[in-house]
Amino acid sequence: MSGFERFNKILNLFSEKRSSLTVAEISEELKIPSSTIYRTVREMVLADFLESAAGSYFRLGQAFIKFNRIINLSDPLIQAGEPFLKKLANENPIPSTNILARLFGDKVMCVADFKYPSFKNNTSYQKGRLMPLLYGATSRAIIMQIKGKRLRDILNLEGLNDHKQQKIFISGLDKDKKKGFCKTEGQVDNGLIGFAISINNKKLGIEASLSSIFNTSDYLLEHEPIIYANLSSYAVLIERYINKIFFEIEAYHNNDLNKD
Amino acid sequence: MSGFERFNKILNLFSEKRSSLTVAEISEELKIPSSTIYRTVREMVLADFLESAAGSYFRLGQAFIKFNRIINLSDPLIQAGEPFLKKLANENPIPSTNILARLFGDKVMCVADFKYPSFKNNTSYQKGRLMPLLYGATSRAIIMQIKGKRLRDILNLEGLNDHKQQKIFISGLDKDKKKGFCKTEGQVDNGLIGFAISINNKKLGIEASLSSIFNTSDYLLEHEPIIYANLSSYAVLIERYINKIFFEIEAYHNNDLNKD
DNA sequence: AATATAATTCTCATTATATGATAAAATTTA
DNA sequence: TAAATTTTATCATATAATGAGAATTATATT
Repeated sequence: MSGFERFNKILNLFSEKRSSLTVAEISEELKIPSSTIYRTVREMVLADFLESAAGSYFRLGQAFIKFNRIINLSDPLIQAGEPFLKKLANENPIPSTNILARLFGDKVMCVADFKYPSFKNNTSYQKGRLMPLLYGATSRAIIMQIKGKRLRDILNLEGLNDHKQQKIFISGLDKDKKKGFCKTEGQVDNGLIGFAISINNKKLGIEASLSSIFNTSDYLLEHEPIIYANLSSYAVLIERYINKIFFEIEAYHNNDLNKD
Repeated sequence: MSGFERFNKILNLFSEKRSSLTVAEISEELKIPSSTIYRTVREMVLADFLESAAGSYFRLGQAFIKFNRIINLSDPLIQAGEPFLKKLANENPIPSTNILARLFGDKVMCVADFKYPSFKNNTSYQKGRLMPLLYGATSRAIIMQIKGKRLRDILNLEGLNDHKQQKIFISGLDKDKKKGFCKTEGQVDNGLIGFAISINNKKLGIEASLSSIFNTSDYLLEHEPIIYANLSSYAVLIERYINKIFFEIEAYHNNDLNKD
Protein backbone atom coordinates (compact mmCIF):
# COMPACT_ATOMS: atom_id res chain seq x y z
CA MET A 1 0.00 0.00 0.00
CA SER A 2 1.30 3.43 -0.88
CA GLY A 3 1.92 6.11 1.72
CA PHE A 4 -0.87 8.32 0.51
CA GLU A 5 -3.31 5.46 0.38
CA ARG A 6 -2.67 4.63 4.02
CA PHE A 7 -2.90 8.29 4.94
CA ASN A 8 -6.28 8.49 3.29
CA LYS A 9 -7.51 5.27 4.83
CA ILE A 10 -6.58 6.43 8.28
CA LEU A 11 -8.47 9.70 7.88
CA ASN A 12 -11.53 7.95 6.58
CA LEU A 13 -11.80 5.90 9.74
CA PHE A 14 -12.87 9.09 11.51
CA SER A 15 -16.51 10.01 11.45
CA GLU A 16 -19.16 11.95 13.28
CA LYS A 17 -19.73 8.89 15.45
CA ARG A 18 -16.11 7.92 15.88
CA SER A 19 -14.12 11.07 16.30
CA SER A 20 -11.09 9.66 18.06
CA LEU A 21 -9.07 6.51 17.61
CA THR A 22 -6.03 4.87 19.14
CA VAL A 23 -3.12 3.53 17.15
CA ALA A 24 -4.14 0.05 18.22
CA GLU A 25 -7.63 0.59 16.81
CA ILE A 26 -6.35 1.94 13.52
CA SER A 27 -3.88 -0.89 13.27
CA GLU A 28 -6.63 -3.40 13.89
CA GLU A 29 -9.06 -1.81 11.42
CA LEU A 30 -6.57 -1.60 8.60
CA LYS A 31 -4.76 -4.84 9.41
CA ILE A 32 -1.44 -3.05 9.41
CA PRO A 33 1.28 -3.48 12.06
CA SER A 34 1.20 -0.82 14.74
CA SER A 35 4.83 0.11 14.16
CA THR A 36 3.84 1.31 10.72
CA ILE A 37 0.75 3.10 11.97
CA TYR A 38 2.75 4.86 14.66
CA ARG A 39 5.12 6.15 12.03
CA THR A 40 2.33 7.37 9.76
CA VAL A 41 0.31 8.90 12.58
CA ARG A 42 3.37 10.78 13.78
CA GLU A 43 3.84 12.26 10.34
CA MET A 44 0.20 13.23 10.17
CA VAL A 45 0.31 14.86 13.59
CA LEU A 46 3.39 16.80 12.54
CA ALA A 47 1.48 18.10 9.54
CA ASP A 48 -1.62 18.92 11.62
CA PHE A 49 -3.89 16.39 9.96
CA LEU A 50 -4.23 14.60 13.28
CA GLU A 51 -3.72 15.71 16.83
CA SER A 52 -3.15 13.59 19.86
CA ALA A 53 -5.86 13.75 22.48
CA ALA A 54 -6.22 12.28 25.95
CA GLY A 55 -5.73 8.59 26.65
CA SER A 56 -3.54 7.90 23.64
CA TYR A 57 -6.38 8.75 21.31
CA PHE A 58 -5.92 10.74 18.15
CA ARG A 59 -8.40 12.99 16.44
CA LEU A 60 -8.66 15.07 13.29
CA GLY A 61 -6.35 18.05 13.34
CA GLN A 62 -6.47 21.75 12.63
CA ALA A 63 -5.40 21.40 9.02
CA PHE A 64 -9.00 20.69 8.11
CA ILE A 65 -10.24 23.83 9.81
CA LYS A 66 -7.58 25.84 8.05
CA PHE A 67 -8.20 24.49 4.57
CA ASN A 68 -11.95 24.64 5.05
CA ARG A 69 -11.60 28.32 5.72
CA ILE A 70 -9.58 28.84 2.57
CA ILE A 71 -12.33 27.13 0.58
CA ASN A 72 -14.98 29.29 2.23
CA LEU A 73 -13.09 32.44 1.40
CA SER A 74 -12.26 31.51 -2.15
CA ASP A 75 -15.05 29.36 -3.51
CA PRO A 76 -16.58 31.43 -6.30
CA LEU A 77 -20.09 30.14 -5.63
CA ILE A 78 -19.96 31.03 -1.96
CA GLN A 79 -18.40 34.37 -2.75
CA ALA A 80 -20.99 35.19 -5.37
CA GLY A 81 -24.04 33.73 -3.75
CA GLU A 82 -23.85 34.06 0.01
CA PRO A 83 -24.59 37.80 0.13
CA PHE A 84 -27.86 37.26 -1.73
CA LEU A 85 -29.27 34.57 0.53
CA LYS A 86 -30.36 37.03 3.18
CA LYS A 87 -32.03 39.25 0.61
CA LEU A 88 -33.84 36.29 -0.86
CA ALA A 89 -35.04 35.28 2.60
CA ASN A 90 -36.37 38.79 3.21
CA GLU A 91 -38.23 38.92 -0.07
CA ASN A 92 -39.91 35.56 0.28
CA PRO A 93 -43.58 35.84 1.25
CA ILE A 94 -43.22 33.45 4.21
CA PRO A 95 -40.33 32.43 6.52
CA SER A 96 -37.75 30.31 4.72
CA THR A 97 -34.34 28.71 4.74
CA ASN A 98 -32.34 29.54 1.65
CA ILE A 99 -29.57 27.36 0.42
CA LEU A 100 -26.72 27.25 -2.04
CA ALA A 101 -25.64 23.70 -2.77
CA ARG A 102 -23.03 22.28 -5.10
CA LEU A 103 -22.15 19.05 -6.72
CA PHE A 104 -18.82 17.91 -5.31
CA GLY A 105 -17.70 14.74 -7.01
CA ASP A 106 -20.80 12.58 -6.76
CA LYS A 107 -22.19 14.28 -3.68
CA VAL A 108 -24.38 17.31 -3.15
CA MET A 109 -23.05 19.62 -0.51
CA CYS A 110 -24.61 22.69 1.02
CA VAL A 111 -22.02 25.44 0.85
CA ALA A 112 -24.00 28.37 2.23
CA ASP A 113 -27.32 28.91 3.96
CA PHE A 114 -29.41 31.64 5.48
CA LYS A 115 -32.37 30.98 7.73
CA TYR A 116 -34.99 33.66 8.21
CA PRO A 117 -35.00 34.36 11.97
CA SER A 118 -38.57 33.21 12.55
CA PHE A 119 -38.24 30.05 10.45
CA LYS A 120 -38.98 27.25 12.86
CA ASN A 121 -37.97 23.91 11.39
CA ASN A 122 -34.39 22.78 11.00
CA THR A 123 -33.59 21.54 7.53
CA SER A 124 -31.26 18.63 7.04
CA TYR A 125 -29.28 20.84 4.73
CA GLN A 126 -26.45 22.36 6.71
CA LYS A 127 -23.25 23.88 5.49
CA GLY A 128 -20.70 21.13 4.94
CA ARG A 129 -23.14 18.29 5.05
CA LEU A 130 -23.36 15.81 2.23
CA MET A 131 -26.91 15.38 0.99
CA PRO A 132 -28.73 12.63 -0.90
CA LEU A 133 -28.40 13.23 -4.61
CA LEU A 134 -31.79 11.93 -5.63
CA TYR A 135 -34.16 13.54 -3.14
CA GLY A 136 -35.27 17.07 -2.43
CA ALA A 137 -35.58 20.07 -4.71
CA THR A 138 -32.09 21.33 -3.82
CA SER A 139 -30.46 18.20 -5.17
CA ARG A 140 -32.86 17.80 -8.08
CA ALA A 141 -32.00 21.22 -9.47
CA ILE A 142 -28.40 20.05 -9.54
CA ILE A 143 -28.79 16.57 -10.94
CA MET A 144 -31.06 18.12 -13.57
CA GLN A 145 -27.94 19.57 -15.16
CA ILE A 146 -26.34 16.20 -15.70
CA LYS A 147 -27.19 14.01 -18.63
CA GLY A 148 -26.29 10.98 -20.68
CA LYS A 149 -23.84 8.41 -19.41
CA ARG A 150 -22.71 10.48 -16.48
CA LEU A 151 -26.27 10.75 -15.18
CA ARG A 152 -26.85 7.01 -15.58
CA ASP A 153 -23.57 6.24 -13.80
CA ILE A 154 -24.59 8.40 -10.89
CA LEU A 155 -28.04 6.88 -10.68
CA ASN A 156 -26.48 3.42 -10.61
CA LEU A 157 -24.02 4.50 -7.95
CA GLU A 158 -26.89 5.80 -5.83
CA GLY A 159 -28.69 2.50 -6.06
CA LEU A 160 -31.24 3.37 -8.73
CA ASN A 161 -30.24 0.37 -10.83
CA ASP A 162 -33.54 -0.73 -12.25
CA HIS A 163 -33.76 0.38 -15.87
CA LYS A 164 -37.49 1.12 -15.73
CA GLN A 165 -37.22 3.17 -12.53
CA GLN A 166 -34.29 5.08 -14.02
CA LYS A 167 -36.41 6.03 -17.01
CA ILE A 168 -39.19 7.27 -14.77
CA PHE A 169 -36.76 9.34 -12.74
CA ILE A 170 -35.15 10.83 -15.82
CA SER A 171 -38.46 11.72 -17.46
CA GLY A 172 -39.45 13.42 -14.20
CA LEU A 173 -36.25 15.43 -14.37
CA ASP A 174 -37.00 16.37 -17.97
CA LYS A 175 -40.37 17.81 -16.96
CA ASP A 176 -38.72 19.93 -14.28
CA LYS A 177 -36.10 21.03 -16.79
CA LYS A 178 -38.82 22.37 -19.06
CA LYS A 179 -40.44 24.24 -16.20
CA GLY A 180 -37.04 25.46 -15.08
CA PHE A 181 -37.83 24.73 -11.42
CA CYS A 182 -37.95 21.88 -8.97
CA LYS A 183 -40.55 21.56 -6.26
CA THR A 184 -40.61 18.74 -3.73
CA GLU A 185 -42.51 18.18 -0.54
CA GLY A 186 -41.31 16.10 2.38
CA GLN A 187 -38.72 14.16 0.40
CA VAL A 188 -35.92 15.05 2.78
CA ASP A 189 -37.66 16.53 5.79
CA ASN A 190 -41.21 16.01 6.88
CA GLY A 191 -43.32 19.13 7.00
CA LEU A 192 -41.09 21.08 4.64
CA ILE A 193 -41.59 22.09 1.05
CA GLY A 194 -38.71 23.10 -1.19
CA PHE A 195 -38.30 25.06 -4.40
CA ALA A 196 -35.06 25.14 -6.34
CA ILE A 197 -33.48 26.46 -9.49
CA SER A 198 -30.23 25.51 -11.20
CA ILE A 199 -27.07 27.57 -11.10
CA ASN A 200 -24.15 26.65 -13.23
CA ASN A 201 -20.94 27.84 -14.75
CA LYS A 202 -19.20 25.55 -17.15
CA LYS A 203 -15.91 27.39 -17.17
CA LEU A 204 -15.57 27.17 -13.42
CA GLY A 205 -16.96 23.65 -13.30
CA ILE A 206 -19.79 24.67 -10.99
CA GLU A 207 -23.00 22.66 -10.96
CA ALA A 208 -25.14 24.10 -8.22
CA SER A 209 -28.58 25.16 -7.09
CA LEU A 210 -30.35 27.91 -5.23
CA SER A 211 -33.30 26.86 -3.13
CA SER A 212 -35.89 28.16 -0.73
CA ILE A 213 -37.43 25.87 1.83
CA PHE A 214 -40.67 26.58 3.68
CA ASN A 215 -42.87 25.05 6.30
CA THR A 216 -45.71 23.27 4.57
CA SER A 217 -48.05 24.78 7.16
CA ASP A 218 -47.13 28.34 6.13
CA TYR A 219 -47.28 27.70 2.43
CA LEU A 220 -50.18 28.63 0.15
CA LEU A 221 -50.44 28.05 -3.57
CA GLU A 222 -50.73 31.79 -4.18
CA HIS A 223 -47.15 32.22 -2.92
CA GLU A 224 -45.71 30.22 -5.75
CA PRO A 225 -45.40 32.95 -8.40
CA ILE A 226 -43.45 35.17 -5.99
CA ILE A 227 -41.24 32.29 -4.88
CA TYR A 228 -40.39 31.43 -8.46
CA ALA A 229 -39.83 35.05 -9.41
CA ASN A 230 -37.43 35.52 -6.50
CA LEU A 231 -35.50 32.36 -7.19
CA SER A 232 -35.08 33.09 -10.85
CA SER A 233 -34.02 36.69 -10.44
CA TYR A 234 -31.46 35.82 -7.75
CA ALA A 235 -30.19 32.85 -9.74
CA VAL A 236 -29.48 35.17 -12.64
CA LEU A 237 -27.76 37.65 -10.35
CA ILE A 238 -25.61 34.97 -8.77
CA GLU A 239 -24.61 33.48 -12.11
CA ARG A 240 -23.64 36.93 -13.29
CA TYR A 241 -21.50 37.45 -10.20
CA ILE A 242 -19.85 34.09 -10.59
CA ASN A 243 -18.90 35.14 -14.07
CA LYS A 244 -17.51 38.41 -12.80
CA ILE A 245 -15.46 36.57 -10.18
CA PHE A 246 -14.26 34.17 -12.85
CA PHE A 247 -12.89 37.02 -14.90
CA GLU A 248 -11.26 38.51 -11.84
CA ILE A 249 -9.54 35.20 -11.14
CA GLU A 250 -8.49 34.93 -14.75
CA ALA A 251 -7.16 38.47 -14.76
CA TYR A 252 -5.28 37.72 -11.56
CA HIS A 253 -3.67 34.66 -13.04
CA ASN A 254 -2.79 36.48 -16.23
CA ASN A 255 -1.24 39.36 -14.37
CA ASP A 256 2.53 39.10 -14.69
CA LEU A 257 2.95 40.67 -11.26
CA ASN A 258 1.58 37.48 -9.76
CA LYS A 259 4.10 35.32 -11.50
CA ASP A 260 7.67 34.98 -10.40
CA MET B 1 10.94 13.24 -0.72
CA SER B 2 8.29 10.94 0.66
CA GLY B 3 4.82 10.71 -0.83
CA PHE B 4 3.15 12.23 2.18
CA GLU B 5 5.61 15.08 2.30
CA ARG B 6 4.83 16.05 -1.27
CA PHE B 7 1.13 15.70 -0.64
CA ASN B 8 1.43 18.10 2.25
CA LYS B 9 3.61 20.53 0.35
CA ILE B 10 1.13 20.69 -2.49
CA LEU B 11 -1.76 21.46 -0.16
CA ASN B 12 0.19 24.15 1.59
CA LEU B 13 0.66 26.04 -1.64
CA PHE B 14 -3.02 26.90 -1.50
CA SER B 15 -4.01 29.97 0.42
CA GLU B 16 -6.68 32.60 0.74
CA LYS B 17 -4.88 34.60 -1.94
CA ARG B 18 -4.02 31.70 -4.17
CA SER B 19 -6.93 29.35 -4.20
CA SER B 20 -6.24 27.58 -7.47
CA LEU B 21 -3.07 26.33 -9.09
CA THR B 22 -2.05 24.53 -12.24
CA VAL B 23 0.18 21.50 -12.31
CA ALA B 24 2.79 23.63 -14.02
CA GLU B 25 2.70 26.13 -11.16
CA ILE B 26 2.94 23.46 -8.49
CA SER B 27 5.77 21.81 -10.37
CA GLU B 28 7.59 25.13 -10.61
CA GLU B 29 7.06 26.04 -6.95
CA LEU B 30 8.23 22.72 -5.60
CA LYS B 31 10.93 22.16 -8.22
CA ILE B 32 9.53 18.75 -8.99
CA PRO B 33 8.94 17.37 -12.49
CA SER B 34 5.40 17.78 -13.70
CA SER B 35 5.05 14.09 -14.48
CA THR B 36 5.38 13.42 -10.77
CA ILE B 37 3.00 16.23 -9.85
CA TYR B 38 0.39 14.99 -12.28
CA ARG B 39 0.50 11.60 -10.68
CA THR B 40 0.18 12.98 -7.16
CA VAL B 41 -2.53 15.47 -8.07
CA ARG B 42 -4.55 12.73 -9.71
CA GLU B 43 -4.37 10.68 -6.53
CA MET B 44 -5.43 13.68 -4.48
CA VAL B 45 -8.36 14.44 -6.76
CA LEU B 46 -9.46 10.84 -6.51
CA ALA B 47 -9.47 11.15 -2.74
CA ASP B 48 -11.32 14.53 -2.84
CA PHE B 49 -8.44 16.54 -1.42
CA LEU B 50 -8.28 18.48 -4.66
CA GLU B 51 -10.78 19.08 -7.41
CA SER B 52 -10.11 20.17 -10.93
CA ALA B 53 -11.49 23.54 -11.89
CA ALA B 54 -11.65 25.47 -15.14
CA GLY B 55 -8.59 26.16 -17.26
CA SER B 56 -6.54 23.25 -15.95
CA TYR B 57 -6.50 24.75 -12.50
CA PHE B 58 -6.95 22.71 -9.36
CA ARG B 59 -8.41 23.81 -6.09
CA LEU B 60 -8.96 22.39 -2.62
CA GLY B 61 -11.56 19.64 -2.55
CA GLN B 62 -14.59 18.65 -0.57
CA ALA B 63 -12.66 16.41 1.80
CA PHE B 64 -11.81 19.48 3.85
CA ILE B 65 -15.43 20.52 4.13
CA LYS B 66 -16.33 17.01 5.16
CA PHE B 67 -13.64 16.58 7.80
CA ASN B 68 -14.16 20.10 9.05
CA ARG B 69 -17.78 19.23 9.70
CA ILE B 70 -16.77 16.12 11.63
CA ILE B 71 -14.49 18.24 13.79
CA ASN B 72 -17.27 20.75 14.36
CA LEU B 73 -19.66 18.06 15.43
CA SER B 74 -17.20 16.23 17.65
CA ASP B 75 -14.70 18.71 19.07
CA PRO B 76 -15.45 18.78 22.78
CA LEU B 77 -14.60 22.46 23.08
CA ILE B 78 -16.89 23.48 20.24
CA GLN B 79 -19.60 21.16 21.49
CA ALA B 80 -19.38 22.50 25.00
CA GLY B 81 -18.76 26.13 24.23
CA GLU B 82 -20.53 27.19 21.07
CA PRO B 83 -24.05 27.23 22.52
CA PHE B 84 -22.92 29.72 25.17
CA LEU B 85 -21.37 32.27 22.82
CA LYS B 86 -24.70 33.75 21.80
CA LYS B 87 -25.82 34.00 25.40
CA LEU B 88 -22.59 35.69 26.32
CA ALA B 89 -23.03 38.17 23.47
CA ASN B 90 -26.56 38.95 24.64
CA GLU B 91 -25.46 39.53 28.23
CA ASN B 92 -22.55 41.78 27.41
CA PRO B 93 -23.31 45.47 28.09
CA ILE B 94 -22.25 46.59 24.59
CA PRO B 95 -22.10 44.89 21.14
CA SER B 96 -19.36 42.27 20.99
CA THR B 97 -17.78 39.44 19.12
CA ASN B 98 -17.28 36.38 21.28
CA ILE B 99 -14.71 33.78 20.56
CA LEU B 100 -13.56 30.34 21.54
CA ALA B 101 -9.96 29.78 20.55
CA ARG B 102 -7.65 26.83 21.01
CA LEU B 103 -4.01 26.07 20.94
CA PHE B 104 -3.43 23.77 18.02
CA GLY B 105 0.19 22.72 17.92
CA ASP B 106 1.99 26.04 18.17
CA LYS B 107 -0.83 28.09 16.70
CA VAL B 108 -3.91 29.71 18.15
CA MET B 109 -7.02 29.00 16.19
CA CYS B 110 -10.51 30.36 16.57
CA VAL B 111 -12.85 27.37 16.62
CA ALA B 112 -16.17 29.12 17.22
CA ASP B 113 -17.43 32.66 17.21
CA PHE B 114 -20.60 34.63 17.63
CA LYS B 115 -20.95 38.24 16.60
CA TYR B 116 -23.70 40.36 18.08
CA PRO B 117 -25.79 41.54 15.12
CA SER B 118 -25.05 45.22 15.59
CA PHE B 119 -21.33 44.75 16.19
CA LYS B 120 -19.70 46.79 13.46
CA ASN B 121 -16.02 45.97 13.21
CA ASN B 122 -14.73 42.76 11.79
CA THR B 123 -12.26 41.07 14.09
CA SER B 124 -9.28 39.29 12.63
CA TYR B 125 -10.40 36.32 14.66
CA GLN B 126 -12.58 34.17 12.45
CA LYS B 127 -13.35 30.53 12.72
CA GLY B 128 -10.53 28.56 11.18
CA ARG B 129 -8.05 31.36 11.06
CA LEU B 130 -4.64 30.98 12.64
CA MET B 131 -3.82 33.85 14.94
CA PRO B 132 -0.58 35.27 16.33
CA LEU B 133 0.33 33.57 19.57
CA LEU B 134 1.81 36.54 21.33
CA TYR B 135 -0.71 39.30 20.69
CA GLY B 136 -4.29 39.95 21.71
CA ALA B 137 -6.20 38.88 24.79
CA THR B 138 -7.58 35.76 23.12
CA SER B 139 -4.11 34.36 22.56
CA ARG B 140 -2.69 35.62 25.85
CA ALA B 141 -5.29 33.72 27.86
CA ILE B 142 -4.06 30.61 26.12
CA ILE B 143 -0.31 31.10 26.28
CA MET B 144 -0.81 31.99 29.93
CA GLN B 145 -1.42 28.30 30.57
CA ILE B 146 1.96 27.26 29.25
CA LYS B 147 5.07 27.41 31.35
CA GLY B 148 8.71 26.43 31.71
CA LYS B 149 10.67 25.07 28.82
CA ARG B 150 7.67 24.69 26.57
CA LEU B 151 6.80 28.35 26.95
CA ARG B 152 10.38 29.44 26.24
CA ASP B 153 10.52 27.19 23.19
CA ILE B 154 7.36 28.75 21.81
CA LEU B 155 8.57 32.27 22.48
CA ASN B 156 11.79 31.48 20.64
CA LEU B 157 9.85 29.97 17.77
CA GLU B 158 7.74 33.09 17.53
CA GLY B 159 10.80 35.28 17.30
CA LEU B 160 10.93 36.53 20.88
CA ASN B 161 14.53 35.42 21.26
CA ASP B 162 15.98 38.18 23.40
CA HIS B 163 16.33 36.91 26.96
CA LYS B 164 15.46 40.24 28.52
CA GLN B 165 12.34 40.73 26.41
CA GLN B 166 11.27 37.18 27.16
CA LYS B 167 11.47 37.92 30.88
CA ILE B 168 9.35 41.03 30.47
CA PHE B 169 6.75 39.11 28.47
CA ILE B 170 6.63 36.28 31.00
CA SER B 171 6.30 38.60 33.98
CA GLY B 172 3.45 40.32 32.15
CA LEU B 173 1.77 36.96 31.74
CA ASP B 174 2.27 36.23 35.43
CA LYS B 175 0.43 39.41 36.35
CA ASP B 176 -2.49 38.44 34.13
CA LYS B 177 -2.45 34.97 35.62
CA LYS B 178 -2.91 36.45 39.10
CA LYS B 179 -5.79 38.60 37.90
CA GLY B 180 -7.22 35.64 36.03
CA PHE B 181 -8.00 37.77 32.96
CA CYS B 182 -6.31 39.25 29.94
CA LYS B 183 -7.15 42.63 28.51
CA THR B 184 -5.52 44.08 25.42
CA GLU B 185 -6.31 47.04 23.21
CA GLY B 186 -5.45 47.33 19.55
CA GLN B 187 -2.80 44.60 19.61
CA VAL B 188 -4.43 42.68 16.80
CA ASP B 189 -7.02 45.06 15.39
CA ASN B 190 -7.09 48.80 15.64
CA GLY B 191 -10.11 50.22 17.40
CA LEU B 192 -10.92 47.00 19.21
CA ILE B 193 -10.48 46.03 22.83
CA GLY B 194 -10.44 42.42 23.98
CA PHE B 195 -11.02 40.58 27.24
CA ALA B 196 -10.23 36.92 27.69
CA ILE B 197 -10.17 34.12 30.23
CA SER B 198 -8.52 30.70 30.11
CA ILE B 199 -10.32 27.45 29.51
CA ASN B 200 -8.53 24.18 29.86
CA ASN B 201 -8.90 20.49 30.32
CA LYS B 202 -5.78 18.47 30.90
CA LYS B 203 -7.32 15.09 30.26
CA LEU B 204 -8.58 16.13 26.84
CA GLY B 205 -5.46 18.13 26.05
CA ILE B 206 -7.42 21.34 25.57
CA GLU B 207 -5.71 24.67 26.12
CA ALA B 208 -8.18 27.32 25.12
CA SER B 209 -9.72 30.69 25.86
CA LEU B 210 -13.04 32.45 25.88
CA SER B 211 -12.99 36.09 24.86
CA SER B 212 -15.21 39.08 24.23
CA ILE B 213 -14.12 41.79 21.85
CA PHE B 214 -15.61 45.27 21.73
CA ASN B 215 -15.29 48.48 19.80
CA THR B 216 -13.07 50.82 21.78
CA SER B 217 -15.54 53.59 20.97
CA ASP B 218 -18.40 51.73 22.70
CA TYR B 219 -16.38 50.71 25.71
CA LEU B 220 -16.48 52.45 29.10
CA LEU B 221 -14.53 51.50 32.20
CA GLU B 222 -17.75 50.90 34.08
CA HIS B 223 -18.51 47.96 31.78
CA GLU B 224 -15.52 46.01 32.99
CA PRO B 225 -17.02 44.32 36.06
CA ILE B 226 -19.91 42.94 34.00
CA ILE B 227 -17.60 41.81 31.24
CA TYR B 228 -15.40 39.95 33.71
CA ALA B 229 -18.35 38.46 35.53
CA ASN B 230 -19.83 37.17 32.27
CA LEU B 231 -16.57 35.71 31.04
CA SER B 232 -15.81 33.94 34.27
CA SER B 233 -19.25 32.46 34.75
CA TYR B 234 -19.39 31.18 31.18
CA ALA B 235 -15.84 29.84 31.36
CA VAL B 236 -16.82 27.78 34.39
CA LEU B 237 -19.92 26.53 32.63
CA ILE B 238 -17.99 25.56 29.53
CA GLU B 239 -15.28 23.77 31.48
CA ARG B 240 -17.94 21.82 33.31
CA TYR B 241 -19.56 20.80 30.04
CA ILE B 242 -16.24 19.77 28.55
CA ASN B 243 -15.79 17.49 31.51
CA LYS B 244 -19.24 16.04 31.03
CA ILE B 245 -18.50 15.39 27.37
CA PHE B 246 -15.20 13.80 28.30
CA PHE B 247 -16.91 11.29 30.51
CA GLU B 248 -19.42 10.56 27.80
CA ILE B 249 -16.57 9.84 25.39
CA GLU B 250 -14.81 7.70 27.94
CA ALA B 251 -17.98 5.76 28.66
CA TYR B 252 -18.46 5.26 24.95
CA HIS B 253 -14.96 3.88 24.55
CA ASN B 254 -15.31 1.63 27.54
CA ASN B 255 -18.59 0.23 26.33
CA ASP B 256 -18.03 -3.29 25.09
CA LEU B 257 -20.75 -2.84 22.49
CA ASN B 258 -18.47 -0.45 20.67
CA LYS B 259 -15.64 -2.94 20.51
CA ASP B 260 -15.52 -5.79 18.08
C1' DA C 1 9.26 5.17 45.13
C1' DA C 2 9.41 0.95 42.78
C1' DT C 3 7.24 -1.98 39.74
C1' DA C 4 4.34 -3.32 36.14
C1' DT C 5 2.09 -2.19 32.01
C1' DA C 6 1.11 0.18 28.14
C1' DA C 7 2.52 3.51 24.57
C1' DT C 8 5.82 5.07 21.53
C1' DT C 9 10.12 5.25 19.10
C1' DC C 10 14.10 3.09 17.00
C1' DT C 11 16.85 -0.16 14.07
C1' DC C 12 17.68 -2.58 10.03
C1' DA C 13 17.47 -5.88 6.30
C1' DT C 14 14.15 -6.60 2.76
C1' DT C 15 10.77 -5.40 -0.45
C1' DA C 16 7.81 -2.46 -2.62
C1' DT C 17 7.01 1.87 -4.34
C1' DA C 18 7.98 6.44 -5.88
C1' DT C 19 10.61 8.78 -9.19
C1' DG C 20 11.48 11.39 -13.42
C1' DA C 21 12.85 11.29 -18.35
C1' DT C 22 10.55 10.45 -22.30
C1' DA C 23 6.98 9.05 -25.37
C1' DA C 24 2.19 8.75 -26.39
C1' DA C 25 -2.46 10.10 -26.11
C1' DA C 26 -6.10 13.26 -25.31
C1' DT C 27 -7.87 17.71 -24.99
C1' DT C 28 -7.98 22.60 -25.94
C1' DT C 29 -6.90 26.51 -28.70
C1' DA C 30 -5.88 29.01 -32.85
C1' DT D 1 -7.16 21.09 -39.43
C1' DA D 2 -3.05 21.96 -37.29
C1' DA D 3 -0.52 23.45 -33.32
C1' DA D 4 -0.12 23.78 -28.63
C1' DT D 5 -1.14 22.39 -24.26
C1' DT D 6 -2.58 19.23 -20.86
C1' DT D 7 -2.74 14.69 -19.20
C1' DT D 8 -1.57 9.82 -19.04
C1' DA D 9 1.47 5.82 -19.75
C1' DT D 10 5.97 3.35 -19.74
C1' DC D 11 10.01 1.74 -17.55
C1' DA D 12 14.61 1.26 -15.54
C1' DT D 13 16.52 2.98 -11.35
C1' DA D 14 16.86 5.04 -6.97
C1' DT D 15 14.60 5.70 -2.91
C1' DA D 16 11.64 5.21 0.60
C1' DA D 17 8.20 2.41 3.00
C1' DT D 18 7.67 -1.81 5.47
C1' DG D 19 7.25 -4.74 9.62
C1' DA D 20 9.43 -7.62 13.26
C1' DG D 21 11.39 -7.00 17.26
C1' DA D 22 14.22 -4.50 20.62
C1' DA D 23 14.69 -0.36 23.26
C1' DT D 24 12.97 3.50 25.31
C1' DT D 25 9.62 6.41 27.41
C1' DA D 26 5.36 7.49 29.67
C1' DT D 27 1.55 6.11 32.58
C1' DA D 28 -0.69 3.55 36.02
C1' DT D 29 -0.56 0.62 40.16
C1' DT D 30 0.89 -0.90 44.44
